[in-house]
Amino acid sequence: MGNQKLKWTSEEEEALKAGVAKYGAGKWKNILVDSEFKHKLANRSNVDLKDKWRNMGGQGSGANSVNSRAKSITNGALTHKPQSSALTLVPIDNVINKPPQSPEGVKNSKKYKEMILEALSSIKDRNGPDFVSVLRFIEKKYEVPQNFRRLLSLKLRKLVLQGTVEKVQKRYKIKHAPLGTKTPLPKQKVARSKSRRDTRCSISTEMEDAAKIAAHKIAEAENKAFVAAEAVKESERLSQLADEADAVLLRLKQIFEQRKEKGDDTSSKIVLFCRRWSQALCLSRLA
DNA sequence: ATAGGGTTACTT
DNA sequence: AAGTAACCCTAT
Repeated sequence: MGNQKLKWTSEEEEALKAGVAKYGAGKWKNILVDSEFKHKLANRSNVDLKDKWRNMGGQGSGANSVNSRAKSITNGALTHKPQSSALTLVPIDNVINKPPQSPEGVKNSKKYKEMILEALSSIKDRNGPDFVSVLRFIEKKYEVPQNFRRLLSLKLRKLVLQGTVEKVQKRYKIKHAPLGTKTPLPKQKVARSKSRRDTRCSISTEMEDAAKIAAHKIAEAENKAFVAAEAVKESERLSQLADEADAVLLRLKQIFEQRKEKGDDTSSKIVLFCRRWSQALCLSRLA
């Protein structure tokens, strides 16, 4: 009720294009106020215009260049632009090296999911994978559409929500926990219960989630001179920074202390375990 | 006001 | 289930 999506009519689209042609992309308010368009776009806000333009892929301006990057080789690759080819991306290297009608090109094209997994598994950054790295990786290897950044971010988000991949941080914007107020706790997502195999490790299965979610935090900790003897202390500090893994870190802390009481000096082993385990999980998911 | 990340609702 | 288009949220 009340929240129906109202689709853009071709008239509105035309008006938007014309508006951008006259004022330039980004001058949404100007377009909206112009008496030439205000009638046709009466139902739309400046934000709507911006969103619509984004969805249209910034077209309308003369040549609808697909990609800005080096693309001197313009063979018959761009002949097909059905509209639903957005699914797969063709490896750019192959296209360049093996010119024309190479069936290999199509053969080597990959789905978004595969590419993302490929990128994530080949990026070995101590700080954990970040969005830009993934973007760059794929851009370098495949032919990507102009609005690929957004497409990737949407896809990546979906995969994260599905639990297919770990959360990928964005290097330029790591939001820390609010330090006090707020408590954005309700981030629970422990609905992972699909795993049952793997009993080889003597560690309890409940540790699976902990290891997986906290793996990156652990790696971070190690970077900051994380020493086994000070594991608990450090984890306490980190728990303030962690925006999602608070509960998990708490659990790890418990495990640490538990082990310590037993005179078991396995703190560092647990750290290692966490890292290996997360790697193993990643690999197993590729199947 | 704009840009861009994120979410929802609809389509295929 | 994956993809797309419309809509929301918010830092700058």
